[in-house]
Amino acid sequence: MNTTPLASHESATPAASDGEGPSPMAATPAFSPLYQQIKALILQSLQSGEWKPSAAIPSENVLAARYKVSQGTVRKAVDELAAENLLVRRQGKGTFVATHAERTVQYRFLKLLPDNGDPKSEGPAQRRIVDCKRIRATADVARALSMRAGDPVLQVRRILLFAGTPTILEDLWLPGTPFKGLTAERLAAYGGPMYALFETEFGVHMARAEEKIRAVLPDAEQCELLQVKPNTPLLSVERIAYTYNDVPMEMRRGLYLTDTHYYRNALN
Amino acid sequence: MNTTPLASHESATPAASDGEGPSPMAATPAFSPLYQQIKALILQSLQSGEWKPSAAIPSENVLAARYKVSQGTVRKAVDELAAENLLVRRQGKGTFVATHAERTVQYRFLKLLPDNGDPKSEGPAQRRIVDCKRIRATADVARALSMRAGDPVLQVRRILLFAGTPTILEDLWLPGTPFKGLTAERLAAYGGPMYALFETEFGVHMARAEEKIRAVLPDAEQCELLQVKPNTPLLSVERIAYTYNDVPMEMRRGLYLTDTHYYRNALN
DNA sequence: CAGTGGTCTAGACCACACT
DNA sequence: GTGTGGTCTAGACCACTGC
Repeated sequence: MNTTPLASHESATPAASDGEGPSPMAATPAFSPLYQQIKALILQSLQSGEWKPSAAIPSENVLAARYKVSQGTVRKAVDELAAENLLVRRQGKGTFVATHAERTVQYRFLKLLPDNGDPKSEGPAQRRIVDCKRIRATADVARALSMRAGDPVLQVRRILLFAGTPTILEDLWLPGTPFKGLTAERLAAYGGPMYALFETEFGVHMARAEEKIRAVLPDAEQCELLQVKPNTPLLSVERIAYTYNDVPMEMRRGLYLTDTHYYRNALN
Repeated sequence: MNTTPLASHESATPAASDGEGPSPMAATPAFSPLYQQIKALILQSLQSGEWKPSAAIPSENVLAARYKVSQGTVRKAVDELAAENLLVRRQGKGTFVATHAERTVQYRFLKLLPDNGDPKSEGPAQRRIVDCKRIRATADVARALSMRAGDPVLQVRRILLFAGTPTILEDLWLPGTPFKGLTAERLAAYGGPMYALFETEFGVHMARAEEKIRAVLPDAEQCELLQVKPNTPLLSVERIAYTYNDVPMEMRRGLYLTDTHYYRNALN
């Protein structure tokens, strides 16, 4: 009742295990609790698109029957996925696949807030697509996206304005293949977070991301785009975003003007 | 079996309600699960110093008996506290009160990493206390610490050096009363994180914090202390740290040199 | 009302650490 | 071996949603 993905606990050897036995070579016994295996199976269904963002997944009892485990075990698996913001539980209604398209959690990954702390106070951001073209990956972009230098990528440049003032200048790079067909027009036409468009149009959900933050000075071009004087210190926010299966699917570099905004972070 | 803090659940008409019934006036019934109440009780014991940082708390079974609930309910309460990094579970050994003095998690709240990503590669930070004096709280410090302007506070200024180069210039303010007796000498003499000293010497544990990050340029004095040229962009990191009961106990402002380091943040 | 997630219990057994 | 946390089960009941 170990290692084997879904070894049963009551019935006799159910998950038949086609040649997937606990190899005696394994240095680590690699004990994996049942609920972790269930979690992996759920993750797989998310990744495969069986359950799409904003849709409901089967109820806990149904999943318990499907995986041949108790409801409590499914619950623990779902609990963890909900804690990671991949699923959203709603009492009385069901469990839903998290999406970037929700009105309530718009810009889930954007931590820049106005000085008063209330993003609603300045209304929705204005967005301007400056550029969108297919190029070949430079070395650093290729490394970030686990591609080879020279592979086709999409490069997008855009500006976000809050309360009418340009505040964020962003360059982002997407792997060419999964995002085939993405154009400046489609980006400009879409109302709502870019990540929401990725979900509906390309079946790519950004599950988590990592950011590296530095303080920098803008070059002449950046000054003009952001309409700031030279020597205006800016936040450089470099992000790599990952899908369910932890494949990097976007590299992004933002320049944030922090005169009237700040980057918020909670430490636990 | 509601509202009442520890109403029994097995005896007849559990929430006996000694005049504490679900008042019909109440706009919200304010249903609070048992495990949340247990969590609050544990939190109270942490806050009161009954269980000190790095010490073990009673076993789950003992707590279950003490609070007259099942072990599973205690478990859920402890699970949440462990998720918040207030407790640390160690299988086979027990559950321990989290501390800032651990070798493994030193500088839990410091998110600045060297470019190579490995903090161990540059060895332990060098620390220099520049200044430590008692002053009267300015308006902004008072607001951050929920005090009145003019109340006594301790102001500390220090520099952190990584691999010999000054990288962080920090000013921090502490409420005068809880930190009575703190001097530059004691700070300088102590090896280990400042927050660890706060725990052992003043019984103050920083449970969580919030940071506001901006890009700024240093003034002349800051340039000299950090040994950088004017117009070097720096990260301004403003932190407010809170104790168990969410009382703000420190305000801190750091200037980070991000030439060879970056501020790391994970988004979920 | 039925169906969903949320809470609580009680008991069994496993994995790990110390002695 | 004993005691600790960790997993899993089965069943009961509560709270919320929507038909």
